[in-house]
Amino acid sequence: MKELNPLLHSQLRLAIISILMNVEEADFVFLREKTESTAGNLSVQIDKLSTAGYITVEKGFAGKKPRTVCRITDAGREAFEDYVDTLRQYIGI
Amino acid sequence: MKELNPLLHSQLRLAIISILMNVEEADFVFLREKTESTAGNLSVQIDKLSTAGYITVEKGFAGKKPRTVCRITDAGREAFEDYVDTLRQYIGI
DNA sequence: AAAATTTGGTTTATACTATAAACTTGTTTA
DNA sequence: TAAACAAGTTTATAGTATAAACCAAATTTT
Repeated sequence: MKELNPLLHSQLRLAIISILMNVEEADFVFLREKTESTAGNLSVQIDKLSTAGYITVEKGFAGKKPRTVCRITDAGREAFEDYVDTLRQYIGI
Repeated sequence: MKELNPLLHSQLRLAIISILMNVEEADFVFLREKTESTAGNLSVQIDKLSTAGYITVEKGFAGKKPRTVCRITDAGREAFEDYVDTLRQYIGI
């Protein structure tokens, strides 16, 4: 039984990556609302995904408000697909 | 986004339950070999699943050797199916 | 225009979890 | 009969997820 990538096997990080698999980009506020997570938790998990090279994080401004935009990378896409494949082996779907 | 049952969202416990979904019963040694886990870890996780009512644990003997047999319960089956459904919502398969 | 509130985050403290190391009890083997 | 082995369990530790507390800037209220 192959290991389930621990970086993705976490509720919030899996939610983030899943969302980013389906959109060009998503900002912090959108992710927070969609995942119903706290800002602190989201911030930490975004950091981990970014450090792993699974997403890129761009800090800028929308008018005068800060705006953090996330995008999935090729490595992230690949890791996600790998994770899903492994998961299938576990749950048999 | 629905919560992923934390009791099942754990590599080893998910492996145990997945195996038990596909066999009538499985003993401790079989589970340890199939999951390639340490006995300590397996023992702890079996306990948690049993306490949650997701599996039954029967301690007996095979000849003179102790033998612990696990089976999934209806509640376990239901929780697993629920978990998989929720997972689908995350990863979109 | 000063004070209070809101927005968009980050840092840090805490509680929980997974995991393996160490231990126990009984059995087989040399 | 002592050493090694088998089948687990208990416990210590390291890692993880999470939220509370914090910060800076902008906006709103009084």
